[in-house]
Amino acid sequence: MEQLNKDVKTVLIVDDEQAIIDVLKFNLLKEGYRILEAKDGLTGLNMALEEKPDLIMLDIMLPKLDGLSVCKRVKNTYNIPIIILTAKDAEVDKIVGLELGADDYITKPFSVRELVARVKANIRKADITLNERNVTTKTQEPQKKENKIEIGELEIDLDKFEVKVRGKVIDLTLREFEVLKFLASQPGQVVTREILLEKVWGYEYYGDIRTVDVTVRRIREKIEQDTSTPRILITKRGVGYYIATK
Amino acid sequence: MEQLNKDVKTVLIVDDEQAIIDVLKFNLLKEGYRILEAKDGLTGLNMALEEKPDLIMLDIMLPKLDGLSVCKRVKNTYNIPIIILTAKDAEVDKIVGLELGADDYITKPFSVRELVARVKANIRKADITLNERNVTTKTQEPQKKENKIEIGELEIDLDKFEVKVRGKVIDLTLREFEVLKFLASQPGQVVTREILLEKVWGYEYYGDIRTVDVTVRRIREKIEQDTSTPRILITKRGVGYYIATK
DNA sequence: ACAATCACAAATATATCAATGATAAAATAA
DNA sequence: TTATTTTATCATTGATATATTTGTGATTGT
Repeated sequence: MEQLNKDVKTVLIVDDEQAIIDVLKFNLLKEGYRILEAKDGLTGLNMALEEKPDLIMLDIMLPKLDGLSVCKRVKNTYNIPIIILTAKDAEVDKIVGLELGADDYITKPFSVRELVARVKANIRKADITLNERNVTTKTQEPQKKENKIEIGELEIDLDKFEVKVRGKVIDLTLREFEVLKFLASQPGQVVTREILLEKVWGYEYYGDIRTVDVTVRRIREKIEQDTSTPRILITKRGVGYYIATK
Repeated sequence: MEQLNKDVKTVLIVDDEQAIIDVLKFNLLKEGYRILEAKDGLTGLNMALEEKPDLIMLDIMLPKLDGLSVCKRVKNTYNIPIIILTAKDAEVDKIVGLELGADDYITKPFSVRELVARVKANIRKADITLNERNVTTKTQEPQKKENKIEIGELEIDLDKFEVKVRGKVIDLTLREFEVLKFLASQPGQVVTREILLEKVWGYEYYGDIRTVDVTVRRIREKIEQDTSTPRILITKRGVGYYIATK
């Protein structure tokens, strides 16, 4: 019972916010991990290559060298499990699309409980399937092969970042696409502007709430036949917006 | 046993009503806490970041910067326990939906006893799981169960903010929806106009009690077959209203 | 080109009041 | 006592003024 796993696992945290590092560090130390930390991408990359930690927690937004590049280069050399930290839900798709071998994603603000669990899970998995590249699986849910959302005459191809209405390809900007996608991923569910701002613009965004309205209008101009009586992207007055089911 | 916790805990109260601050202050001082106070969101935020209190009591409706933004920004940097004060029950759902990491909610008017208990509990919890983000709402399982209330021929979809009667979708305004929802959440229970005003309109609302009647009427016009003999939303003369069971 | 913000108009919801209608309680007569 | 009428109370309804929310064009910044 006493000497179970004497080898201490090392976790490298790469984040430019000291507060985040502190929280992660405190909790992972408590769990018995050794912690390395870096505040920019370049330092992080070097540390990763030199120290070969058992897991890396990697923020996307980093000075000097962005998280995605770090991820790619590390995975290029070692198969160290990497958990990506990101502020925007919408960003996750982009990362997935890039297939750069991240093993897991956590969106801020995160629960530490969940995070610690994920760290453990990923280290365990790496131990078992040692050196086997479990790249595509991720810890994500059984990501459906079919990367498409279809609701009535609306069709969203998540891989191609392409939207079709009544068979016709619609050209949306990224922001517009993300809003539409978020709404369409839960048709019928009314979503407040606040939630949209948090999920699409990111939880660190504190801009004008009307920004959502304007973006919605632009989407409507492109997908609705009659802007004044929308049939797809509907307003729930006093609450927010939703995508009509059927 | 003797030297338990000598360090004095600090509580920051952010509320624009002096009366509320006074009550909270008095009672928490009595319990041995140090009190900081702010009357608007901006001051509150700055105080929180500078003083790092052990707990924050935060009103939603605030001048300059609303409570939700303050909550978000504070949690962004420190994991200080935050108790949200809100006047409307209906508002709690919205807050929960936002997942902004508040630790607890209390609806006004609150009992001082309960409030003090909650303050203690939250500070204690923070001490134990120091720095752990116990975001109760965040660890949400994917897709909770059907968010629906069904009573006889009445059907309320809480996600879609949609009401069906005899299978037909009824278009209610937000206020109407909230009243119906409140009544339907406890079918058969007679609810006074006063309680409805407090729970739906908010305890700070001092308008005409007849407002409830009018809202009820409008609901009836939409859901009852014969307005003059309601079968769903029933009047208990001299008391209030209730939803007929079955 | 895209995104954000602002200000104002338009649409819609809400509160309030006064009049009317319904019901229960009280008073009165049989 | 019981039945009938009166009175007081409470609820419903319609009309309307007020308030809020949303849509939209213009403007600016990136």
